[in-house]
Amino acid sequence: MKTTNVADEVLRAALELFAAQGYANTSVQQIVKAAGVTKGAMYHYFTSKDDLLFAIYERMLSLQKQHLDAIIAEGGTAEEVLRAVCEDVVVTSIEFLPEGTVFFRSQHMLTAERQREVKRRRREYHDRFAELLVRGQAEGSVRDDIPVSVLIAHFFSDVHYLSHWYSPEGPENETEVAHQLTELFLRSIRRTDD
Amino acid sequence: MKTTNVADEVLRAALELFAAQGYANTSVQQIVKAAGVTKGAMYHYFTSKDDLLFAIYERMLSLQKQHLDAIIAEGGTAEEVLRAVCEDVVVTSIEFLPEGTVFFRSQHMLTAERQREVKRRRREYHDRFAELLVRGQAEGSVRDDIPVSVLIAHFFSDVHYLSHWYSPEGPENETEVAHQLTELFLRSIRRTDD
DNA sequence: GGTCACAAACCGACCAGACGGTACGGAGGC
DNA sequence: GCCTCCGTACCGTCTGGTCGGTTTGTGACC
Repeated sequence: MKTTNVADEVLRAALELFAAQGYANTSVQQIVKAAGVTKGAMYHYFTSKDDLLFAIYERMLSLQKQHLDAIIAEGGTAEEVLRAVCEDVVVTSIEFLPEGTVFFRSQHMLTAERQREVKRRRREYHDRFAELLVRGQAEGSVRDDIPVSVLIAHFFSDVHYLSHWYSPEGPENETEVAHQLTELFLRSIRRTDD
Repeated sequence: MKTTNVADEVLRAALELFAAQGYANTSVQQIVKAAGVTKGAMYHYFTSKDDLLFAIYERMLSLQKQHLDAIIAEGGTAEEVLRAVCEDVVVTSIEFLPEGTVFFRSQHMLTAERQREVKRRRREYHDRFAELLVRGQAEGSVRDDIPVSVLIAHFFSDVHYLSHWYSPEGPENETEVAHQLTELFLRSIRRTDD
């Protein structure tokens, strides 16, 4: 299958350029040149520049949801599942750091319709995560003096911010950071009997 | 002074449009039209479109630094100062939510030189905050089993993420959210003797 | 296995228009 | 008469996207 090669190569180049210099500062000329294909070939597989961005989002969203579902399916107490989810999402986010950079930076460059689609998909993830927190509250391991919506934001903020500070050349590797951020998050949301 | 009126009106309109539809999707024409001035007037006060963005950043950076310095100057234990800083920065960030949206979303649209300037200024803020954490460790109130750089990232992530989820129409007002996020952050970094 | 028809894949010159920025001139104070 | 402030018309450039045409792959039929 040569067809996938062209499309894949274009996506790879687009991701790299979007992450390095932003969506708006990257022309399709640059992308096709970096991918080693022509404009005609690209527009044979993608309907627009915006379509490239959405394809990157699509991959990321599917991956995240897939991981979350798999971990929840393994079962366990809410606290155990929360820990596993948290560690996994940090490691995964570091592994896909360029995707994350583009994802969080360029969402507003999508068409309104596709922004809605992305929001819907992320909402699914949110809701599953919220269920976990509520279950944790019922089990007595998660504090209930702070709204769940705030706890969720507190969690996603760490994930979101990774692409702004984490460097593979830094002192900590991804597993260490995952443990540390998970520890910080779980400690903050744990119920204590004061 | 009419001169400030024109410049201020342009900045106000630019901020509103950048926050609503992004820097790249906003044309100079739109800005001057929304500000009720002409292009000639705008280019009399600003050298480029990029200059508008930087002016917004400049205001934000000055404000943040000024608040931080004032709070540190009041004195107190590291934990007390950290609490005050944390609550203030959340309230301030909510108060300047459009600025924050633009700030975190469009940094990569600045020229390389100005990006460096912004980085330098934020580094100043980072360093002051790091000093507080180190002092907290020395005083025994802040845990030292997790690198300070990770604690800092954990803090800034919440601030950063506010513009992605907080809505003035939501159930919580800014003071409540500030208390809640501060509580979560301080709990997570507090030293415990386990 | 040669030929032919047809579709999918691909090429690259070209376009319409939008954009940031400029040139130049006038108005009005000092 | 000069300088700041500002209006307007205009320009060069660059961009996303298109379109007619060519190449390549595929399968059917003799």
